[in-house]
Amino acid sequence: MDVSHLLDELNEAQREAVTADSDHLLVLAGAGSGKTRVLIHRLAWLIQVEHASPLSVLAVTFTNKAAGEMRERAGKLLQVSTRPLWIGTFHGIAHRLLRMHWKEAGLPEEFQILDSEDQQRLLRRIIRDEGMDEAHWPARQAQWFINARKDEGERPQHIDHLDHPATATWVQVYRRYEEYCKRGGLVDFAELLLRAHELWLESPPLLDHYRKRLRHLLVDEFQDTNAIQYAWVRMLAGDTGRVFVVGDDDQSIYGWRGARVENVQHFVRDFPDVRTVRLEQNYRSTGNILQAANALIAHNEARMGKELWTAGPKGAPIRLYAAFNEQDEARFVVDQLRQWLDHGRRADDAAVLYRTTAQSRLFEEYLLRANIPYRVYGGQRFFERTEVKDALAYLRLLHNPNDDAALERVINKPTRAIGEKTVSQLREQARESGLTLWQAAGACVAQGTFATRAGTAVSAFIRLVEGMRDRMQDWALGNQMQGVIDESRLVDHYEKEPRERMETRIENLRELVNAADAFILPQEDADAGLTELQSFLSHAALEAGETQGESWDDCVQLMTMHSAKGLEFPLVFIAGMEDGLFPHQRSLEEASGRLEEERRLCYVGMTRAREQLYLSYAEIRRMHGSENFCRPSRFIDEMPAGLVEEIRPRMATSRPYRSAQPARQRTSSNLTDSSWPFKLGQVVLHPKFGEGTVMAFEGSGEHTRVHVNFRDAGAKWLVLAYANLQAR
DNA sequence: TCCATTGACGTTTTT
DNA sequence: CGTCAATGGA
Repeated sequence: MDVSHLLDELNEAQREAVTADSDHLLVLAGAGSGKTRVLIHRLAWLIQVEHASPLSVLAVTFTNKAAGEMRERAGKLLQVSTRPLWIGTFHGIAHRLLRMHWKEAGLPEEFQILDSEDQQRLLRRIIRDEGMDEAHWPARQAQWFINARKDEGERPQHIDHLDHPATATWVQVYRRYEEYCKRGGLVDFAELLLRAHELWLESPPLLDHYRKRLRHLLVDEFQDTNAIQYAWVRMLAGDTGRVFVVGDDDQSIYGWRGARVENVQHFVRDFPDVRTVRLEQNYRSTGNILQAANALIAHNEARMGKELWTAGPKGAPIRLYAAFNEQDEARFVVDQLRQWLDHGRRADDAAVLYRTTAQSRLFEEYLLRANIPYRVYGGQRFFERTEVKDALAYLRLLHNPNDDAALERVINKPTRAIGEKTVSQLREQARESGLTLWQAAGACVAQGTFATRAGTAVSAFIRLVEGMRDRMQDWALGNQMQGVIDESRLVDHYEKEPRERMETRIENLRELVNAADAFILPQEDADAGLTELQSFLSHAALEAGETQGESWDDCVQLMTMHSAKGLEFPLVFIAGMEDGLFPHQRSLEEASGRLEEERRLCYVGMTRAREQLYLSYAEIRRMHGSENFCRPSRFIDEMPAGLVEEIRPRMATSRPYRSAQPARQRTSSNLTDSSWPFKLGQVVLHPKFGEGTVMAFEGSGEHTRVHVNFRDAGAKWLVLAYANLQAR
């Protein structure tokens, strides 16, 4: 068979990985080394050359985006339908297994997925019900505790907590939470994985079946797997499965949410005869960028070891801008972006990366002012919006009225005279008799527990839900969605909000109906026995949708370095390179390992850049309302000085708190212009505003404008010709 | 029941 | 400083 299409475009290491005949393979794939390509070509190799059945292949990723991309690229390469292939996220595949084997997994057929917001609400509820002080026992922390335990594969009974009163309390909450979930048929994200693992643990025939069927396992981003995911893969592989994992220990940035880099080392230890292939040739960045990134990451100790190289040019040096403050930093970045655009380059080829989400604000402000289109990654997703979740909650009630999370969300939305008092009576009743809220509502009405008014209101609500359910049973999904929105009179609830807010909400509800209308039951969900409604609800939870619905043509990309993983841009800015911000203070204070993860994050950020990388830091940053003097990030010092060019002359005034550092090469190349009478950083005197520092120039000749940061009057743009500035 | 003021808090995020 | 959630008065 002609296999040239699978191998032609690959380098030697990639080829070795794709064609390896060993059972288990670890591919250590550096940033930009063609990791996804290798995974997909391997998949195609298994099917086309080794004649593995498509039904015997399972490929797992972490995000829906990666899974979708993999399926698409596999389809192109294979030129056949990818339908029989199991390609999906860990959660998606676990979900599918649980749907198919709900009985064996001990779940009700109509179980629902609890997203993290629902989970937190439910936990807050439980903590209150237990009479605990929410200030001491925040729901957020309970959520963290429970998810972390589940990620480790632990149920309450597995947790040793006798010595720790706090742990004992959280275990108690964990227990109560499990009861609630069981009664309502609710499954949170971590539970999907844990249950899927337990399913095999407890049903050997089932495990055996899947072991025989899924002989070929491929795992992407292996360094991000947590304990339960690793255990799951190991169990499925057994002694017969062949496991091909791709990852990069240097890009492990999710330790804080349970990911275990050690799994990469454990893989070599736990599986027999693992062949390790390193992909070190980089096809993305310039030599300078790679060299600096290599030097940086070399400061980490526990590494598998890898050094990126490129056959391409060295490229421009990395540029470092020492901003006066965070305003100056934003101004600088936006100025550079302006120049980039003026040179005819695309806006969406440029990205501004930062450590914390809060940093986006200033960049947005300056970009807005400069009229440069931008997109901020992250933030609320479509299926996470309040109005969307409200409408879905009604739909969930039709499907399963025992869904306490859904009921509690909408029982008084819009207000129908079921206030806090009535609801807490319901909860009380439910707790005493071990019922769901829906069952308790029925019981209370029957027993006449409520005052007449509340009783009427509650039974009206019951009739509303039952009525909708009976009538809409056979409707098409889109009609059900619309029907639920109409009959619940949900829109009434938003009418009191500001007009603009209300309009977006209504618009989103319309979009939700469209989404329901357009929804087609995927074959694999049908195979797993899901109804259209079940499938739609699961999709809403498992794939919360794009961050925003609008189109994103040609915008500058703003995002955290975490969200940037996997992406690449010709022009990259990493802002806020200051000790305390990046690496973050919290990781400096915390136990060992955290700093190394921050360094990996920096490595990830740097290796996003194809052509040009800018780093910047502010000498003074306003944070939490007060001014902080900042020390440049230690990561800057860890890059070879010769590769980093400081592009701003040092200011005339002394820099506070600037630690002694090796002198760096300094030039002022593109920032000097003979038409500028002042130097950047020079202190000048204005007749009205007083003393200030020159921060930037713009334009030339008569139109030259100068940006001066005045000591008392703040930063201002002035037309040089009229400003009447004096040098000091 | 609703809005407005007050107060606490302040990494990173997918499923 | 800015955000979000909780509280309390009307």
